[in-house]
Amino acid sequence: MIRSLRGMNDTLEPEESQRFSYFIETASRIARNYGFRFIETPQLEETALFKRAVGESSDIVGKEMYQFIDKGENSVCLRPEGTAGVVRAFIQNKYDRQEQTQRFFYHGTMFRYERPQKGRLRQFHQFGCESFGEVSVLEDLSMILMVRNIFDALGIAFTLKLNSLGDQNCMPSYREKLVGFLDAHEAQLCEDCQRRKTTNPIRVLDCKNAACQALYATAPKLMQNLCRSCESDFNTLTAHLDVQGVAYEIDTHLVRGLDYYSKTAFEFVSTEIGAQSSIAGGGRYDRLVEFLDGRPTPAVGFAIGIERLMELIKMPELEREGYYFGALDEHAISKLYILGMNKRRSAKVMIEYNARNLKAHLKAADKANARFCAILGENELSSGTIWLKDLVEKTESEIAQEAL
RNA sequence: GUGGGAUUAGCUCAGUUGGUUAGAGCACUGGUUUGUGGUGCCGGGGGUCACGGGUUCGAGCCCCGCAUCCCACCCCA
Repeated sequence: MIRSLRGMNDTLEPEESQRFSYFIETASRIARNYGFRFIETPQLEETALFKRAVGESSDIVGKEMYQFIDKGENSVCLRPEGTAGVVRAFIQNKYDRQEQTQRFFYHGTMFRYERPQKGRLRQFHQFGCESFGEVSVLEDLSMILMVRNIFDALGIAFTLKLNSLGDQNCMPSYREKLVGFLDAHEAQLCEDCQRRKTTNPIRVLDCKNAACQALYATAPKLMQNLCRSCESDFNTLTAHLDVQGVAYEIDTHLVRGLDYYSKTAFEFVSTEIGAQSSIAGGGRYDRLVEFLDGRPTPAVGFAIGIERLMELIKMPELEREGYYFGALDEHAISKLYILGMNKRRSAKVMIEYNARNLKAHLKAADKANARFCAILGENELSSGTIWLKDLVEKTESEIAQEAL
């Protein structure tokens, strides 16, 4: 038997597939309310795009990319995240030449070559939003509030972690301070952090090593080294979150895994789903558009990991819907089929192709979660009627076939 | 890439110190004497016990290998 590849799953169980669609519908609806429109970009892109956008120092680019050479000898890559492709499309279509703010949402499959575990797959789905051209921190706020809206709509509990990563003014000087600190304590650093010190020193802050964490408690904090504009934006953001009644936790060690973030960084965490607890992450990336050869354009975005939410989504009770059509006799099937097809113009209709007794049909209608069970038998055929039972009201009637 | 656990029916799982024809519940399906479901009763189909070797008179059970899944590390959504 041929099986799906490791870490690549099918979504076909009724409940799972319903949850998935329900999530997409809910999140899309809310994103539209915030002025975002749907964008679809290719799943396969030039490898260079991700190397430049995500950053060579990240694990994603370093060891998790589905990268290969295609038949035209191009180095291509299945997208490991959504932002890079959207930014590329934004620039390629010259939207960076327009002054107007542009807002996009997307959803689709992402690929990372990792060892699968709970909440982590090789092929997985993200829902994300990207906003271009807006410098105001209120846009960062709107992003966070949108995620809150989505999770509230789905009945998902979360905690919000916030940090500011600074900008080109304050980040470089902070980085120097931090490197100075790391140099002074070099001997105490774990192996990974010694490497990070030269490749991407900020990443030491989210090191999982307990000894390192103890050490970094005394390290200089970015939060205390922000420039005036970063600090004021951050204060505006938190003040508004207070007004909106959104609880947050400032986490000075929250450093997003992707290199392109600046200023606001946030992460939504669930406490109910095991080790892979990050259910949404995002922040500002004001430099990325120009890194990818576009005109300098401020931007902010987030992504939600759909698989990690699946078990958390509280589905509304599904109601009985549509019709089940069944025949009691073999020679009634043809007529039944015609009536059912007519009804399909206006309603959901299931047509059973085999003649069965009434009880079997009612069972099947019930199981199919139909609202009405329409039966054609000997009596109805001769009188030009059809027997109809409402499975909710438990009422039944015989109506003219044309009245269906 | 590194560890740990698991793998028996479509699903969830039993299966004794190695011993006849491998079981249950759910699901599916048929019937239950007049054409009435979601909830009664009776029946039925469905398994190369993941796969490949080995030990043994005999392996679902013991040993080795391998694959996949799960959990965790790393990292991230």
